[in-house]
Amino acid sequence: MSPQHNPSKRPLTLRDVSEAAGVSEMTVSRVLRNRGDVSDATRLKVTKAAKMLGYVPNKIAGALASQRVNLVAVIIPSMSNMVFPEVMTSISEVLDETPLQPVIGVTNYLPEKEESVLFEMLSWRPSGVIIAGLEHTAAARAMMQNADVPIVEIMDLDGDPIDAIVGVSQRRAGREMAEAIIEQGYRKIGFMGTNMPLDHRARKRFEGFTEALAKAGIEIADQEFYSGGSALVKGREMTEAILKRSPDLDFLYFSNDMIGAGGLLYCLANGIDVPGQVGLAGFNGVELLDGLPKQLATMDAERHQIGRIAAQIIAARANGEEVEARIELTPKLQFGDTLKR
Amino acid sequence: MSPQHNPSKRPLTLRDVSEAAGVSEMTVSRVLRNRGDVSDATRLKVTKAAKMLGYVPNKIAGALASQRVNLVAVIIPSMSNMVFPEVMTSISEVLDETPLQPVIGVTNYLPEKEESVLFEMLSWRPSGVIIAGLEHTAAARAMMQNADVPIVEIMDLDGDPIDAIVGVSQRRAGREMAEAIIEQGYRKIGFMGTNMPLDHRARKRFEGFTEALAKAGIEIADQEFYSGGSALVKGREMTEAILKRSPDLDFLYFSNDMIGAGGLLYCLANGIDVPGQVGLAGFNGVELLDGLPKQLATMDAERHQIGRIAAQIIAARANGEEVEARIELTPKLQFGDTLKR
DNA sequence: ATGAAAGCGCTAACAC
DNA sequence: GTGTTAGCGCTTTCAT
Repeated sequence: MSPQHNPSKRPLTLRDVSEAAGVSEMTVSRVLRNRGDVSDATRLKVTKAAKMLGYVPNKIAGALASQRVNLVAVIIPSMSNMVFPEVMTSISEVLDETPLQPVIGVTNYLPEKEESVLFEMLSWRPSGVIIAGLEHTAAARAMMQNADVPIVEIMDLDGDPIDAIVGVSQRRAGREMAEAIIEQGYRKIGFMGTNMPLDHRARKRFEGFTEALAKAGIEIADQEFYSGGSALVKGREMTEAILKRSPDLDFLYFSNDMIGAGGLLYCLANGIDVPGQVGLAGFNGVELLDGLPKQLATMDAERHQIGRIAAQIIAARANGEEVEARIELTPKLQFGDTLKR
Repeated sequence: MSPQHNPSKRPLTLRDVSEAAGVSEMTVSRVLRNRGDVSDATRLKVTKAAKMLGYVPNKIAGALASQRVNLVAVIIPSMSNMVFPEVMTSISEVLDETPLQPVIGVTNYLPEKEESVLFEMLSWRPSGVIIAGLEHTAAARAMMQNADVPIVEIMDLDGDPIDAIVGVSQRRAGREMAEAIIEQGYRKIGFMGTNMPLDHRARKRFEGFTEALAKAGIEIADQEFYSGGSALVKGREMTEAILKRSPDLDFLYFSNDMIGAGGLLYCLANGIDVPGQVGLAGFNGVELLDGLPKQLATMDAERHQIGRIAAQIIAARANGEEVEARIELTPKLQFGDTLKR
């Protein structure tokens, strides 16, 4: 039976269903939540009445009464960077198997925005929080500490977690990339990245990278930073600029795959031998780029795993289970076609 | 002053703040919401107490009491298709200027999932709904009709809206692309697209496209469909397959830019003259692809405008303003470098 | 400028 | 198996 148009425009309540079905509100509530024993006869009466009226329960009232909210706050810096939609997809997949529902907040990499988004979300008393990164304002940390819900910080691993944490060590990722590059004999290394002091993960990768170079007695030979605009275009432009300025570079490390792809396309278009004359590498392992003329060397940031595990931790905790609080994932180096081996 | 760790783990209530500040709960409530007249002295006392305790208001109780919820439900088919994160970004930008907050639900292109997500979201009594597409289950339509909140259907324009609608006519987009292609003298036209019967917008573009071809006495000469996997790779593979099978094709129309880019890369790698020997076009105008060796011809789906306007409609309605209910945007043809002119 | 009382629409806990 | 009662933590309304 298809629901009728509600003429009164007054939102329907349990009471309306209760009257239509001729049973108490409590019984209606039980039927609608599949709780407790209800005879098949009443169950049928109630579901029929509810459907006929087009009743939509009021979760606000339900949540207030039961002190239970099936929402999980997910706080990410951006939607434009494909990495985060991908993490979201994995989180959704896992939560789809549970009664939990993700609610997304976006911070634009701004700590104060993060703080306000967090405040807003915590005021809905969610069953858990998944938040990108380890750097938060003092107030944000305090809120999460006091909230008494599972908090999972994701993506990064270098720092002090509030509660649970799942991610890859960004420093280590940078370090391992540097080591691989050195091992292949590259020595004159250029770096390109975002000009975002607030992207802590990019910063840590860079630090790990230079640190490992230093250990081998090597310094970054040249660098370029960008902000805004199409990453592919910026990658091209920066690569052109850096190679014109420092034609003797034999390797270019890009802080993300999109600018790396731009650099790769520039090299190919200009007859530069990759990886013979110049080697290239990015970071993230975005699937989006499979299918380029050459496969860019990169490091998989394991974001699907991260999303999945973070969601599992929240789900487990919501069921009162104890779970390990620190999950370190290992970023895997992919040589692709742009890094000799 | 930095908030203290809450030792009791009992969530703080207005009452706690009220006691700490030595004023009534009502006064605390007024201060925290900036409503009504409160003396500067009490205001200070209250804000101080609230901050010291680390009080986070309970919006659930607030919403129940005030019958007002500042959430806007946004329902989209997918996060993997960059189009939707982009729409989201624009929606967020606009809502950031208001007290409203977007809440995202993902349907994976499944009508039943859409129905359940919608039900879930409506049960939180949001201030508005933004939902992609015009095709919904009967129950979903009924829910939206009865919900008595502004509903904005976005992206598409070909069909019967429930309430407000903002988008581009997908049929027209397909038609206009076909007309442009014919006008440039192309006659042997191949089509490539997703194998998704539930992607109604792709389907309508295809219908518009073939319809316009038919009017010129032309039929699709060959076609390929794909599902899943990296769109760039699929674009390459399909292009290779279709050109091997039908080497006399002089134009390839791709139902989205990503597979179009794959096709473009294939042609370039195989010495096919674009757009001389074969012309190419996609759909969406994704910025992501600026920076390819050649700019793919495409049609901007205006998704930033769509997101912005949809959010503005919700915001206006939430303020009790009347606003126009049907906004048709015009997809703009971009010739790029892959369509003769 | 501040406070007291009533109640938003549900569910927990207990009765029958 | 079903009903009754008492709140959940706020805001609305009205009083002072």
